[in-house]
Amino acid sequence: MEHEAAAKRLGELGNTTRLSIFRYLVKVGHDGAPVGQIQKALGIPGSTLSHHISRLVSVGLLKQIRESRTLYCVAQYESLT
Amino acid sequence: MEHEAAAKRLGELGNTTRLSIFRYLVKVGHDGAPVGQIQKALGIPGSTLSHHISRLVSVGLLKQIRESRTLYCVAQYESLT
DNA sequence: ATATTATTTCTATACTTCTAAAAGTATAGT
DNA sequence: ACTATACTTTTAGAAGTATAGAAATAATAT
Repeated sequence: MEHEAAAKRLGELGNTTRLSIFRYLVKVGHDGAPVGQIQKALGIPGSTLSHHISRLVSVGLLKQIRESRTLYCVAQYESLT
Repeated sequence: MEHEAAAKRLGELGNTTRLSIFRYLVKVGHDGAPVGQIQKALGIPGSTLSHHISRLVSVGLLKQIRESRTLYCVAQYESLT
């Protein structure tokens, strides 16, 4: 089950848009950034962004924390190690 | 051009079959293995294997060296670093 | 209650990838 | 030239992915 999981994580990062999102969040640091901020920073339409974020979350590369209306996304850097 | 290339390499490893091939070749070491040996070791039909190998080669994860009829595949481990 | 902000889900279109059989190409031995 | 071996290309159906607009939902403020 290790192999499959590793392949999935690598695969998700194989999309330029998702790699941009992940990189941005790594750069931003451990407090993460709201979806809206990522959207502005990278210029990705909301629906598209949401789709990619949910894929990154599904393989454990991102974690999300809600703070009232705002959803913070935090890169789970460790999951690559 | 760095970002795109990195994404491509990661993406190609995001397929379980390809990750198996790459891992097998890393294990085998720097002399690599012929296509036919990979085929037997992993039980992948020739046409399918050839398809995956060509994708790995296209992003620089594998190198091929022909020795008469036999094509040796060698993992380019460094290209991940 | 209503409006506003933040984000997701639905839907559709366009495109890519996976798989493997069948046909093709390349190299070498006889 | 003929045959065998090693591998690739073509082809096509099935499955998956990307993109983005529109509608929906969630949380809060007024």
